[in-house]
Amino acid sequence: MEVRISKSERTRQLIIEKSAHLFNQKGYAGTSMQDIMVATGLTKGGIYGHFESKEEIALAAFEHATSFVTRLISEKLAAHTSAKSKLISLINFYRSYLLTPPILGGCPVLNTSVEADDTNPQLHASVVKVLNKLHRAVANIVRQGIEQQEFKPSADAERFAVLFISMVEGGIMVSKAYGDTKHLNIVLQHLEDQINTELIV
Amino acid sequence: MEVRISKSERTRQLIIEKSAHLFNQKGYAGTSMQDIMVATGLTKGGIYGHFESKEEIALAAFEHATSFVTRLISEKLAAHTSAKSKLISLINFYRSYLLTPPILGGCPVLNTSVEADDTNPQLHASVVKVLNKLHRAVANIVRQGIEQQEFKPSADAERFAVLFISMVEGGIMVSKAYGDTKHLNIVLQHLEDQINTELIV
DNA sequence: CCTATTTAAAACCGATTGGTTTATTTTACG
DNA sequence: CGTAAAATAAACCAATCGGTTTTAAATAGG
Repeated sequence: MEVRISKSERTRQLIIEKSAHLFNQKGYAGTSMQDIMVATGLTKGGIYGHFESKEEIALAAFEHATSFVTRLISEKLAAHTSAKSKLISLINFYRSYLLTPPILGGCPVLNTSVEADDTNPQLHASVVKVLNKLHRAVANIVRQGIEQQEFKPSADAERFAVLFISMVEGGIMVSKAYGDTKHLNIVLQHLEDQINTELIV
Repeated sequence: MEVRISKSERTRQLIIEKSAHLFNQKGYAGTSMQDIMVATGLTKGGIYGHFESKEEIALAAFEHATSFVTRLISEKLAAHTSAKSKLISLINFYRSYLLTPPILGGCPVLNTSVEADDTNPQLHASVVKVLNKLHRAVANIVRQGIEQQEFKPSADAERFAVLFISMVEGGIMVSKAYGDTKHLNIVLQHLEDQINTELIV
């Protein structure tokens, strides 16, 4: 009773992976079924055998994109024990984010959030879920640092998490607009300074 | 020979203003000519008498949205003389940004940047122009503060401008996603703290 | 190997897309 | 007031949209 990956499941994954790049670059409204057909090499009938609608593809693609990125992050973080080195490792992850983007088109959370929050409740709900997960992850590292007496007891984990996410997303947006990692690097350096001045005992 | 605003010019402005809200909420690809027809009460023929294409409308609408916002900011800044109060005034402007948005749908620079940077070179170019303008404005205030010996001579105007823009845009994105100004306010408070610790002599 | 089932291609659907043309109304001005 | 010009409505265009159905090909299990 081995878990054989069926042809169907592989085709489904192909659709999801190809679509993730398309949606992240061109947006939900800007990506047509024709685009997905070309990218996958399938016809419409083949695609709609695996998904009910374009929206279902977009939801699966967004979930794929974010879970792929969060898995990369988890692996990186697992290699560190101290709270500071975890945060530094997270910052370094974003340093290479735009040069070697895991999903083409920048940050899926940023892109999808901006497009979906006024137009697509389902996608918007998925975005909030991921933001919550990211927020909790950063706040937990800070709390761990406080417990290990690595960080000041007065450190505000929730506040730092909000600053972290906002700065990273803002930095990505500006750097992406300029096509230059300079701006994101300035923001990430500031974040690193903040760890040393505001968190470290 | 008075500068009478012709009927044509008023209709053109109506199209631009209504479209600015639509594009900012639904995006370029997500806004159809039908949407613009309904919002303006005009038929397609009426609209295409004033614009060559949907893209031309989008460009005019983006320019309208950003020049409207920058005009609001300029008026606010003009009321202050010291560099610090100018920066604080700018921060306070963004405090009320999401509660009473000048253009529905959040920040036009953020929204347009995210959608256009991979898909629409013309819109993307407009975004970069506005970002440059904003960057120069902030950096100039900091430089003025240094000259007036209000800020430390060691203050890095360019770096502060990058941090300012990234944080504000990131804060807007996160707060918009959550439908709560809390996150933006945390970021803006941090920015205010930065002025006191990093800039002020 | 053969057959039941899964998978995908191809043709098709009505609706909508951005854009044009033509005819009519409205406006501005001498 | 009358007329030329500007502005708009309405009908129309081919192309494309997301989605369905029908039919053929590939696959897997006995």
